[in-house]
Amino acid sequence: MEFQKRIVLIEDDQELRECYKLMIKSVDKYLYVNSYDSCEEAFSNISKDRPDIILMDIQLTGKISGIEGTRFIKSKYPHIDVVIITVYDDSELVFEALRAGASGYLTKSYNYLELVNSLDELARGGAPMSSKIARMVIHNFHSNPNSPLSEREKDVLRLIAEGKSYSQVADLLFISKETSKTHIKNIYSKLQVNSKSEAIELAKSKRYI
Amino acid sequence: MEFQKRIVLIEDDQELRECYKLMIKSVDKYLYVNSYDSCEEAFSNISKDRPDIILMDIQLTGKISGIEGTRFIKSKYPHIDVVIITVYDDSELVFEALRAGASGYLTKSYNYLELVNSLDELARGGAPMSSKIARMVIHNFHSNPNSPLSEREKDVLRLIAEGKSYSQVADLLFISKETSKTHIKNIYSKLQVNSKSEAIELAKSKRYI
DNA sequence: AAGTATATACCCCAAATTGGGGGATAACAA
DNA sequence: TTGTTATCCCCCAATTTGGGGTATATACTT
Repeated sequence: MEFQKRIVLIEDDQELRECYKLMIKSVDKYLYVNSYDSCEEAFSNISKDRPDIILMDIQLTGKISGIEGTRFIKSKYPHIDVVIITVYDDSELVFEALRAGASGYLTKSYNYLELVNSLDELARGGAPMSSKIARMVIHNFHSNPNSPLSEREKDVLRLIAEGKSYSQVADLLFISKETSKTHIKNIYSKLQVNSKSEAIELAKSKRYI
Repeated sequence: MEFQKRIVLIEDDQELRECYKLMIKSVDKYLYVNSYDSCEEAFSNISKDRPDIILMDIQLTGKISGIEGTRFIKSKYPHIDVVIITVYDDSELVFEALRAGASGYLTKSYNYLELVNSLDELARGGAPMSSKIARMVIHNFHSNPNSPLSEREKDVLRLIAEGKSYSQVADLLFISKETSKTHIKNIYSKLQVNSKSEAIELAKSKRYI
């Protein structure tokens, strides 16, 4: 049937693969096409398989990780939706996967309804995520309320983090270049660093800005 | 009942307010506390109302916008979950609201199940979002496939955008300082800019990196 | 009243960075 | 063969950076 969404699985756990296969096969609007142990195998069959959706494990035994695989797929076939399935919910992994182009991020589950709902949400143009992942993604936008920096210092550091120079910061905040320098000196001493990039790195990792 | 989540509404549409009020009142685990036309009013009663959740309209008639209101609430009462309800899904508004500290973002609907599901998801530690919003948030992580920059140039520019200097970029990419300079010169000529901050601004706005 | 934090501004100085100019090699693709 | 990419080198002037000071005014806390 033409309207069916073609699904390919990249997952090296035999049991989970069978499980997903059965779930997908039981729904008319999705077509189970194939499954592979590794990205390498999947990629060599991609033109034949013509998937609309790839369900991708993030930790694979092959040489190419799920994240690298996602990056590759999205660069060559941007129309394919990649949904990550994983047991890990380490924040850096999640964000890397999303940056690599993943359209959704599910924690592994053998629950039939959950998977089908996620595929439906994808079809509606959504981005299926488990609750915990959604929270992490949203948290990524929030800033830390315990920042040692004053509001003005945050203003300055945000601009520095955008690549602005002392004088550009000064112009944008309507203060003198010397004042922006003073702010930066104070930021450095509060954060115990002594360069722009260290300050940005620390402030970003602790979400001070 | 002590386990009930206390909900306050900030919404200036009379009809929608009544509608939400009824929906919340019909579920035992949520307690409708109060509703207000404006952030100003809501804030002056916040100590009395002690909300766990605030449903906040984003376009309000009062002087304080929903986004400013969210920022204020999260700075004073970080434990309160703010969920935005809106008809707008302009991407900048969404991201601003999330950065301001919103825990969820719903497009207005009079659908009972949708609202209750969202509140439940919030209680489970999730971040309720309508499909379209989830897609936008995820898209925010993706990079533009039509970037004129080569992969290596993107690597360089990403590091520059993190505040790294020419020499730091060189060290991190195991190339000489001169090479990183050459890459940057090429980036500038491709993007038609002639400074770090212009390059970062353009590349970010077009999601080249 | 004294102390602390914040925001503003100025001075000096040496070292590093930046942006622009040039040229070069090698690999690979169209 | 021309174009793109990735790598490296030299030169140079202007700007930026980071560190050292000092100073004033406001505001909040104790």
